[in-house]
Amino acid sequence: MLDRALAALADANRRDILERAAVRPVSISALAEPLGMSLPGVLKHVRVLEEADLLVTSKVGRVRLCEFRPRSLDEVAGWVEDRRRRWDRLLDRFATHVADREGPST
Amino acid sequence: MLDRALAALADANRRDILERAAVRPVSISALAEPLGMSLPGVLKHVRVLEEADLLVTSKVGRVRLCEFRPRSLDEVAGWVEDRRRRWDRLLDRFATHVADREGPST
DNA sequence: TGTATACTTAACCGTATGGTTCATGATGAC
DNA sequence: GTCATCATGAACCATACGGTTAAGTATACA
Repeated sequence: MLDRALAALADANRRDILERAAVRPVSISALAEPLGMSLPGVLKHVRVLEEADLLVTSKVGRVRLCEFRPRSLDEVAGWVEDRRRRWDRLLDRFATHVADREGPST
Repeated sequence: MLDRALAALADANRRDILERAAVRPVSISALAEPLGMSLPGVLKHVRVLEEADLLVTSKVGRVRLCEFRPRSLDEVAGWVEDRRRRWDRLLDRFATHVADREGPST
């Protein structure tokens, strides 16, 4: 799922779709307009975001509404923060190591 | 840069490379071994990570050492956290809106 | 009933991606 | 100097991606 979420986010158009779908439910054509893209093009992006669990859609009459779903974003945030913390710990350990080599009073 | 960082991270092999390069500087062949991948294959991934500013490499004798570089990860974390915060604010505003409609004492 | 709207599917196209092999270059060890 | 090692470059391959057009389906509305 991480793979899909990250890949889905690695596209400015899809990030834009997400941002607007986060404000309120949006139709496919409403999403298409500011992107200057065909409807099928937008639909493909929407499918990708759905697969990545970043978007849910539902058909209401003849229009499909797209809403942001934050769960997968949490997963991405979790992974990134994990690595940042681990990195910080490594830096600390390295600093300690250097301090040890240099002696306790330097 | 965000595009490149996210795309670079959207691959399990590249994430693995990053994790190991974060512990200590690693050579191309050391990276290749556990991946069961050819050297040129690994090199391509390393180039991608470099372009995304997630890795720095340097030639020492005949071996190329790869080290993790956390700056781009910070950028990703920043973007994700931004959206999560914005989403939370939207939820709050929605809750307030509902409360208002339902009346002050419900 | 007929027509316009909103989406969907299918087919296609160019380019990028993830991988390979094979040949070459550069460095280190004896 | 020779030989092994580590990395690189070039060419190639299959598949995925981001987009299109054209045709079809489903719903709303007069």
